[in-house]
Amino acid sequence: MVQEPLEVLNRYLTEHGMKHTRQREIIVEEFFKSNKHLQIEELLNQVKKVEPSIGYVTVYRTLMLLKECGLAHQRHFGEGKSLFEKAGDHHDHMICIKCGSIHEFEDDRIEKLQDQIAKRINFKIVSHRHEVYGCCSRCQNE
Amino acid sequence: MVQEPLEVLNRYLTEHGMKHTRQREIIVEEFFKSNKHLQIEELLNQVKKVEPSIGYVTVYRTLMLLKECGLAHQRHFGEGKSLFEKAGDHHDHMICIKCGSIHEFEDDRIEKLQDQIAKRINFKIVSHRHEVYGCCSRCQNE
DNA sequence: ACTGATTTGAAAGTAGTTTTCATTGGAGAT
DNA sequence: ATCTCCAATGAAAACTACTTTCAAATCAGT
Ligand SMILES: [Mn+2]
Ligand SMILES: [Mn+2]
Ligand SMILES: [Zn+2]
Ligand SMILES: [Zn+2]
Repeated sequence: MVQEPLEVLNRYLTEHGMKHTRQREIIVEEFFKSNKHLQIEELLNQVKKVEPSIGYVTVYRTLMLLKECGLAHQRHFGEGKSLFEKAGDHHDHMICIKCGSIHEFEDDRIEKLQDQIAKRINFKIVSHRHEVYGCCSRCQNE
Repeated sequence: MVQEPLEVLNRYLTEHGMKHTRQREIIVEEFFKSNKHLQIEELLNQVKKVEPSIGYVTVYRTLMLLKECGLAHQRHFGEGKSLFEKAGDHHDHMICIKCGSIHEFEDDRIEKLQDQIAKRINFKIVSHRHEVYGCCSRCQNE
């Protein structure tokens, strides 16, 4: 049975002597409401619609917290701002260099080949990033 | 027949009304002398042994120049400083998160699978990065 | 050597975080 | 309900890794 994100977070908070706050509640709710890859500032804008006094730093810190308890992933596509997405099944990304759209993919055959190569040099894989940059279907027709 | 890096560079310089300078000569020579993935500051240190008056910015600009003429690649592993390596056959990387050592690999089967996935969504690939992070053989025994 | 554009190096500027610190606020104890 | 204390917050400052600016120095064609 899968744990609800909020349960995981609440357990993490109590186990670490951390507090429940209105800000965290709003930020986490807005984050999980969206299904996109979000910049900190994008999430901040969402959050400010609910509570305008919340600042960038609190959103930033809450995302770090979600990362720490494994509920979010931080991605660094290209060279600009990083993006956050909720954790879920593993996948990699194809990123359109024209419009920025992101297409997720996953392929067990690639992951297996990757494991084989690692095993050959006795390398213990902890994580990987496989990012493909190019031009999406929509951006090719214009 | 393969072009010598220096020929390629010199042609690029004259074709773009750029000049041949002692600094560029030293920096390029030191860069191609090494076979590693180098930080700007590492290359700067090498260069300063030959000519201490050369500054960071000139090394930086020369590396940008080498990138522009396709003689070097810039890599962004992890989140820190970027690394530069001379251009050559395409390959991807396994990076040890303990000691920082880098193992290059290439696998046509992975590249083919990647092409297939792209074709399926009509995505035109321009470039990709496939980086595997983990623990190298040496760092596991200690 | 003269000339005019290019290069150089120090310093300043930028982007995207990340840390600091004074103040506010949550929650268990009284 | 109030106390108390430690954690959380937000504004501002600091930080990192570049990137640009600008005045002085260099290069290379007359
Ligand atoms: Mn994703
Ligand atoms: Mn390499
Ligand atoms: Zn696109
Ligand atoms: Zn290692």
